[in-house]
Amino acid sequence: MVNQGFSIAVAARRSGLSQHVIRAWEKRYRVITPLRTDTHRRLYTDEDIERLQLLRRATQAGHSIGNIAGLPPELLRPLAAENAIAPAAKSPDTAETLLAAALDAVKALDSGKLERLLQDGMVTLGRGLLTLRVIVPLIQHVGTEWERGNLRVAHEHCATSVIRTLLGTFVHAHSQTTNAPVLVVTTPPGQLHELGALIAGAAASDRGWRVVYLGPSLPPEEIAGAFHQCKADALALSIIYPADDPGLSAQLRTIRHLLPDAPILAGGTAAAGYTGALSDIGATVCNDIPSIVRALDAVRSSRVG
Amino acid sequence: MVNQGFSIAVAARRSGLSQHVIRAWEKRYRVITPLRTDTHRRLYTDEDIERLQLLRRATQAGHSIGNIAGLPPELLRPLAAENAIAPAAKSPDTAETLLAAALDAVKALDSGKLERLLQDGMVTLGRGLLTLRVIVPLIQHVGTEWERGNLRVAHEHCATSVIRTLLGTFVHAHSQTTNAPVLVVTTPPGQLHELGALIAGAAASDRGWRVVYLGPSLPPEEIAGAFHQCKADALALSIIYPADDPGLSAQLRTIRHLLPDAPILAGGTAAAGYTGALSDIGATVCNDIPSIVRALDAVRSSRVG
DNA sequence: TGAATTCTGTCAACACTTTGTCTATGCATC
DNA sequence: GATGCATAGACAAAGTGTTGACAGAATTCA
Repeated sequence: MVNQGFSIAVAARRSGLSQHVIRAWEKRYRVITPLRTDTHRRLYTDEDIERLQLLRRATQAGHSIGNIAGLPPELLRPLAAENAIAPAAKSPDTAETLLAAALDAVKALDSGKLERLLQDGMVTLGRGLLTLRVIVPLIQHVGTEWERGNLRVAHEHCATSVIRTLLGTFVHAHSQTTNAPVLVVTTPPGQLHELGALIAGAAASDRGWRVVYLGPSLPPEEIAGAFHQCKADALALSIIYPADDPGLSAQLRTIRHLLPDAPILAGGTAAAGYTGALSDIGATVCNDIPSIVRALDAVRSSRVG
Repeated sequence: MVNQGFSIAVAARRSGLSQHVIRAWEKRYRVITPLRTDTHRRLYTDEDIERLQLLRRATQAGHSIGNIAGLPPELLRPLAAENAIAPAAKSPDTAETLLAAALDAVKALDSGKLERLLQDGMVTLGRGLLTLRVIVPLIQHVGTEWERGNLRVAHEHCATSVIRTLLGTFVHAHSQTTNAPVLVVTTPPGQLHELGALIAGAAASDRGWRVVYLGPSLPPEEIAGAFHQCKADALALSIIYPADDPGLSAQLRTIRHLLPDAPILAGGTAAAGYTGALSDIGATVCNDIPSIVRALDAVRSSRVG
């Protein structure tokens, strides 16, 4: 991919470093030597920016820049990945300010700004933390503010659509391994809210699953058909609203009937309203992202072959 | 050979740049050298205007005009299509083969592959062509195949969700210009399909509009409230299914009542079912993307200030 | 252990570049 | 004559590069 190069401002924004730091690292450690324009302006390629990102994560994981500055990307990558395991102490501050800014954007109906904020947050926090500390709280905040009458339906719609897009990009963001387990993600009929399903799909993708995302409100026969066609290893259902659909329990039992042996994960704020049916069909109820991850790991480790 | 060309006013409107900027770019970077009339007036061809569009998009993707001004279109296109994270380039596909491959991916319920195919297509074709030649036909194909019973609901859901995500990334892909006109995009109550609205939003964003996307099925009061809060210049409504909602005509009239002066664009396959109400409220009916663009240009050029 | 040194992020100042926008004047078009 | 376009010049705001410096933290050394 031919690339003419980005300014230091873009490099800073995309890598999560300040311009100061980028220049200092260049001068002191020759971290990178960007091309220059005729007038001495730095021009960064995508690879440069990725390298800066890796270096930032590695330093955040505790490595000193002086020691790792010269490392090639393939050695840098594992160091940077350590950060994903140990939750950074830095996150509360940035996450909270980001959340506040995002809420302001929602109130202003500024979907473009909201999207930019969340994109930036993805650089600083990473997908996982952003979802956990910003996106999920944002959804909740918007929901409660809406119930209190402080926000209108339009604001909720605005926020939902931006988050929908962002989460959608998470679901297939990871290159799949050849032998990855397959997870079918959807919501039962009548469940129109898909954000929970997308979060589950993103988490599964993050854990190395191949995710087949089928959107909201899918009939049992369709779910079963898709499950079989994909030779899926598990099924994830999100149940958010309504919490008292009398037909839903029957639908859940139908799903189980059609898929007698499939591991079923059920999550969402309204899952508690259907505990009877869910325990009947032997579904694993997940109330948060970590429990989803645990359930996925359990399924994978018990997988035959 | 007719030597017809477009005036700088047309070029400005169609490219989303101001006349000042076009002249400045020409003078400073020789971005283009339009033909002239006998009396020195600039005459722009379609290719010129497309080039200006590409340059505008590329600059808004973070590249500085000074660096990319001399690039040929084939190098410019990928820069303009940037903003998405997945690079993963493959052999360049024509729209037709890409469409066929996408359909296969849908049939195989391989949402990951579908997403990758469309991402690649974005690099080779650019956003506009991808939408026109691949995404819209794909939606139509999936729809007809579904009606014929060759595809199941699950396949349709799968395709829709991937397309939903991709189109969502288009809507705010261009950071707005300072004085950009504002378009509110949504669908009337009961209209749950949002793909048409997203396409309209993407087209508007591509034309330099600031888009406030509010998702599907929004009540008239909410639409009006959002319109006022955003100080919007126009409203776009997508009407796809159902085509015979008796209440929808009344809803449309309510919208007009609440927004007496707002330019309203209406589009979607089912818009024909409500021609009465739509002409009553003085909405501009758009049946395809070019007509949307024309309507947007008309609103913009008639805008006060 | 305590002091010196190094490491590292941050900042300020100043000059220069980039870029969008604007004004003034004259010609062209209708 | 009103409006639109062309040219030239100018301007201001934002962005950038370089140098040099400073302070807290980590490390080393006496």
